[in-house]
Amino acid sequence: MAKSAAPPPQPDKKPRVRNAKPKIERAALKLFIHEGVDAATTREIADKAGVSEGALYRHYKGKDELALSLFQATHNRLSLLIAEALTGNGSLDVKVNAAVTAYCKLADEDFLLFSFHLVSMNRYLPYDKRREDDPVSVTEQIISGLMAAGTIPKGDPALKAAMALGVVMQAGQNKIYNRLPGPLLQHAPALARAVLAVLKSA
Amino acid sequence: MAKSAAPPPQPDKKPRVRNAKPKIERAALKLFIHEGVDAATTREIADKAGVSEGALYRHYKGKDELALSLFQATHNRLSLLIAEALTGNGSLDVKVNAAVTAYCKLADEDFLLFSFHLVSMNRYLPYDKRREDDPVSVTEQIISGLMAAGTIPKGDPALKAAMALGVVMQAGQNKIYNRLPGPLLQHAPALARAVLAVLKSA
DNA sequence: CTCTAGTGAGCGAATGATCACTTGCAGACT
DNA sequence: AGTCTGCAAGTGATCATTCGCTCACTAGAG
Repeated sequence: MAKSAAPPPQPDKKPRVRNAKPKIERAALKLFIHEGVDAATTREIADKAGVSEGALYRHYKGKDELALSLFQATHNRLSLLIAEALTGNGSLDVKVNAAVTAYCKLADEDFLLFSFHLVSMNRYLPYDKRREDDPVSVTEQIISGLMAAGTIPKGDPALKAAMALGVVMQAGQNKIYNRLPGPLLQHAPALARAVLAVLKSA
Repeated sequence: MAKSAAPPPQPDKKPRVRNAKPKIERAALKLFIHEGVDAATTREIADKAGVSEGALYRHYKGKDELALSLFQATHNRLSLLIAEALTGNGSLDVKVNAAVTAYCKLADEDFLLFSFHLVSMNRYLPYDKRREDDPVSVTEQIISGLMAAGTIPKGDPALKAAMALGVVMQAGQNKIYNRLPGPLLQHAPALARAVLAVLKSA
């Protein structure tokens, strides 16, 4: 039906968007995960966010900084959670359960942010080589300690860390591919048992 | 300074390149791995291969087809190796050792090709969802069989498959990052023990 | 001579980023 | 209360650049 009344000079001025930053971040996450950071264009991100392209540059220096910032949001939090769960003096079983549970909760809490972290490890982890507090190095150091203390069989700490992390990370990947239904947390006990089995394997 | 001598008509004619295809493939692999498929440009690939850009299109329809072809070279071979190692009727220990060893040998045999496969699983695996013979589905089916036969504890086959594959794949990732020195094959026994521990974990 | 395979300048399209302009809230002043 | 004003935030047309790809040409092996 036609517009019944003559429109005033500005009949329906599109209201300016408020709070563009979180909209941009959610849209960017979805596109980064499903197309990759390079393939996702700033225009696509802005469109999906319902925001102008320029708004992105009001909050980030550029697309790369946006992506890196989203990655590090999870990465820094994860380092803290892992270190927190694994240090202190409980039994190994309790610690591993705590670490795996914390990881699963982080994933379920904001699955988009978590997914982006997991699928873009390859891109951003190499930048992280010098840090001592990234999740991989933290795990490796703790495993070294366990080997030295005789809690687990001796061996290459880097290999053990890779295998133990692989158990959990690959489960996360499969959840992203929809091969695992439901929250990741429900698999935490099985994951923890598997990690312990790896750690204790000769 | 000006050119002192008049250049002769063809002072040193650059000889035309022979066998461009393998040169392109090796150059592309290196760039795809270290920059990503999207970030690597056809010009970079041609330069690194010491070949003209047009040569790429003599052998591949485009950059994407080149990348997919390199991925599938490993992917198809891997499906065969895994299925071959895990079917038949030996003990579980023997089968897992065979599969892990085959994987490590494949990696060591052409580490560039292997690395590209591992780092680009995220990009190309989703295209593979319908196939029954991809490594992930093959593993999952075999685990289902083992659970049904009571050889390993019952549980979610998708989760078990993810965890078992994660052990091996994450070790491969760490080798790419140079966290694991030497050939991957030397870690095959430890990897197989860890995979078995995961499979048998309650 | 023929035909395969390599060449590289150049094209159209797409992209990341810019910037002059606009909006509208917050807080100051009357 | 009214209104003035400074400023953080959003807009989108526009720009320079880069990219994947094409194609007319040709070296050179058989």
